[in-house]
Amino acid sequence: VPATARARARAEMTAAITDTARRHLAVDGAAALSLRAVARELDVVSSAVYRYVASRDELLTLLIIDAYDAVGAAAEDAATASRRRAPAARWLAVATAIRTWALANPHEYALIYGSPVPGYHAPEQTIGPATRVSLALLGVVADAGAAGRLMTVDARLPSGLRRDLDQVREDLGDDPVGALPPDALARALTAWTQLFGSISFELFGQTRNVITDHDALFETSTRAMAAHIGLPG
Amino acid sequence: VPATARARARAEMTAAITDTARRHLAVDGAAALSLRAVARELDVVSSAVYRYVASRDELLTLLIIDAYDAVGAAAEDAATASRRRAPAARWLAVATAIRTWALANPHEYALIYGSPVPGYHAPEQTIGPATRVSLALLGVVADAGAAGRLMTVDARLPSGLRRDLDQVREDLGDDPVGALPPDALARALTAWTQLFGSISFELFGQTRNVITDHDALFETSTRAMAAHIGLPG
DNA sequence: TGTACATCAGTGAACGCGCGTTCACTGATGTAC
DNA sequence: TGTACATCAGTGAACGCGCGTTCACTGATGTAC
Repeated sequence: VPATARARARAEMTAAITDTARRHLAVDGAAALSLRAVARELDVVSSAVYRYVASRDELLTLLIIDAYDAVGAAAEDAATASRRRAPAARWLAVATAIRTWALANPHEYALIYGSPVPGYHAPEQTIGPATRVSLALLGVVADAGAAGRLMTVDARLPSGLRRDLDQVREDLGDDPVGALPPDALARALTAWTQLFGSISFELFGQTRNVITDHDALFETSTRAMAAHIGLPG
Repeated sequence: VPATARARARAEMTAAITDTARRHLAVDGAAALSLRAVARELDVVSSAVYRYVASRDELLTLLIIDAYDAVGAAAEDAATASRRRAPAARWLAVATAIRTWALANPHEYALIYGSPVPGYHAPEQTIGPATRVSLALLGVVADAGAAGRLMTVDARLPSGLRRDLDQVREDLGDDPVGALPPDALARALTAWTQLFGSISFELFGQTRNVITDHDALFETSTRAMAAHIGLPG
């Protein structure tokens, strides 16, 4: 709760800037995002924006963090809401939540999962928010594993991949995801890339002229990948 | 073979423009591609480029078609070269050829498989070249099917997806790919999105801080998807 | 083989646009005594 | 409660840049007779 009128005004103006920028992003895409256009819409001289945001890049960073947080929250909510359902149904629920968010916010999706914005280099701050989605997805697998409902095959993994996955498990520490066997983690990674691959292809128009019922293809693919991970139900 | 000196000069200049544009694309990305910069590098006044190219969009279209053709040719070559190998090995060979091309030409990959270029709308001409890669991949599956080496499960498909796939089969006419059973086509579509999803994530940095041995992850995922399609070997 | 005309490549100037960022400034808001 | 000073928001002008595209033009190359 901001104490003074000035602090309140500052919070409001900052929010107005990011909101406007987000709306511009939604209409024109990241490459077209301009501080001058934002200032214009807020009826303020362009240099005034610099009181609130250090540069165009910083504004982009704010939007990226927002987007990661939004899709991360959507995924976490779906994971929580589906808590009592079968593992495969949960995977589908979380995947569907991610896709629904992407379809509703295509430019924000493109901002974080599309080609990198030219000339922009993501700072460290974006890493944390970026992992929320992945952890929500992997959490479903970990829950199944903890409940003894994850079929493992114990496939032989290439040693380089094995090392990477061991490192991931170590980094996760106490997180239940860290308790997953490496082969389950590997299969989840495959499913993870499939998930975002299908969303990107749908959104970026790669399936135009081929698929009309994207819902059906998505559900079929996602169920198949849940089975591949070893999730029953 | 161009007859006159003028025609030869025109062909050379046209090639010089697309080559230069391609190089700029490789360095700075599609959004930064500018006719003026191309003209500057060719030591020619900016309006001169308009003798060869109607607009910036047309130049982009040329580059997009080139990129689709390049990756399509790489995929077809791999399919041909692996002609006598086991179906799963062939799928891996074609997938690897696509990934190798993508790693060598990241901006061209982003141009065709990344987020759409803002303000640019792909014309019809790009559809043909775009399908070459997909047909090369599906051709491997079709060859396996024709040789009786494709395990089919005949899974029940949602009716909407079923209709889309029947349409695809019809559109393909005599092409052997059209002879594939719908459930195999559906599984191949899942593998197709997984393939490009993993390449995009690697290229766009989504696996940074997680995966170091991308070769190993790619091979593991791609083999898993080949098995999912039902390709033996 | 030579001439008249048509075609085309490239020039140079211009139009009109937008951008990010800096800087000295005015005037309002907040703080310390 | 009142005053002096510090902080901060927003202004307006400017810098320096780049872009796509048009247009009237010159001079070289090609073509038809």
